[in-house]
Amino acid sequence: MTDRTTSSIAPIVVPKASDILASQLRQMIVQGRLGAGTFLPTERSLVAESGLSRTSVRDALRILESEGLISTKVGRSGGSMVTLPGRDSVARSVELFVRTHGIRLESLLECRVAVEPTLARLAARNRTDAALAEMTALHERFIASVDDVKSYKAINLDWHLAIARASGNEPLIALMEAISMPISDAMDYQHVTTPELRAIAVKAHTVILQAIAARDEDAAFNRMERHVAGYRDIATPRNGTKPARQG
Amino acid sequence: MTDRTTSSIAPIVVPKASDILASQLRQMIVQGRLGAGTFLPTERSLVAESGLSRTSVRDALRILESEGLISTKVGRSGGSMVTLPGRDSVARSVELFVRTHGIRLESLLECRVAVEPTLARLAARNRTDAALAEMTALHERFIASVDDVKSYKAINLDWHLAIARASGNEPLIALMEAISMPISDAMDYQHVTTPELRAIAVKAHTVILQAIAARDEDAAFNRMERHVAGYRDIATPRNGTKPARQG
DNA sequence: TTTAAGCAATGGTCCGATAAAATGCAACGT
DNA sequence: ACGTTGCATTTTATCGGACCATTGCTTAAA
Repeated sequence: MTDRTTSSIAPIVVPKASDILASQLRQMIVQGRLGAGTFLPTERSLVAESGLSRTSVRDALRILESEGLISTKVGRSGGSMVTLPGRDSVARSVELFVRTHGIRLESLLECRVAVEPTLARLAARNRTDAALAEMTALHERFIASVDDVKSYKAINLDWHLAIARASGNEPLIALMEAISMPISDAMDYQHVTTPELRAIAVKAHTVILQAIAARDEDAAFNRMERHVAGYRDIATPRNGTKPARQG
Repeated sequence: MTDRTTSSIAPIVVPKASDILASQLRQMIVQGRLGAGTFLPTERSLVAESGLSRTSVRDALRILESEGLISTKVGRSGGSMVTLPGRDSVARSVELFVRTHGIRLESLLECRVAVEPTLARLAARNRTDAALAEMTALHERFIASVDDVKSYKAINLDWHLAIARASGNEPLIALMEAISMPISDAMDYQHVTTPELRAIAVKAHTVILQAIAARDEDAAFNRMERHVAGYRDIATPRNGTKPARQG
């Protein structure tokens, strides 16, 4: 190695053309300069404006599409319409994370215990009459389905999500929607839905719903906490603590 | 409108070729048949195997890349390597959601109040000595920076995230990392970092850290709850409840 | 042995063309 | 007047080929 003068040039990263275009469009969307429902220019227009090839333009659009920021349709008056990413987008991302990392059921249930009591409290605070009616209807179907495990589980899921949605807290709703499906899937491998536990769950739901109906925030919080903590302790019992009785 | 026989044909969706390929590859990854670190076939190999054009193959790879499932490098011995999506991937998704929907600071702080006490409890339970040392070091820098608002905020953020990481609960860590940055950004528009409040925060952090060091789960939970609930009440005071004193 | 030049493999980018889908419009028949 | 059908138009989807840029390996030269 001969001695050379060492220049102080930092490593230069060459971003991809499609990434640059995607970043610019993304920024315009999050800043609100491209509101939901408005259409991006056509691919060929973007080619003309950006000076890039159609390949790069399309790569950028694919990125935005998989981020849930646009939705592309073909045909006349088609194109790429701005569509704000919904909670399902967050849920997909979390689900990928959970599944690829093999997150244990224990962690997911701990997560739920952290979140759902607050959701119940906020639901008691913010619920509308329509939301209450929906929860009540689900609860009645829940009671009726106590003998059919399959629909029992589905309705149970829906009821918890209905409470979450009634809370009005979008980030927490998204988290709850994100972890509900993995929890439900993982629960299939456990046998935590005995007839006795199902009866207990029905009672727990009843008192929680009463608290939410009465707008009793503390009661909703506490009863929901006992409910989900009970599930956690049954599914993943910890050392030294007996599974608490649910209800 | 003349009467016709109504056929029971459901709407037919024509999936895109790239979506199909992306789904297949995604499934192979989440099922573990393509472990992290392994390489996908080269683009040209995928073209040969799938019978699709290189455009479609590349579209599929772009989708997987933006999902954080692969990372593509150019050059000889380059290609698309399987990389499991990290918490940053979830954080990006949540951040997009929060920013595009204009989620209010109130909701984010409520979210934090729901999550951080549990994180403190789990940190008290699961912390390693190394994690405690990191938190303590950050705390000392926190105390020293009480007069420099900029570094104060940065260190504050890091300290909270350090506690989250010490909890060992990956989903909750991801959520915390996801909402921390938006909260910090939104806080800039509020004036909630007066010198007095900073001094109070230092005291709060001190007692929380003591509880975590002593592995006192309940104390960690309660003190963290008072701390973050105090922030919430100061930043977004609700009707009828005075902002609680922090500490 | 060391260095530099050349080669090979791979993704990045570009171009042009055709296929497929969706919409609007006009012609047609009733 | 009405509804239906077919055609034209616009747009994305897909294809095929070519060349460029980057990277790592190999080989030849000093």
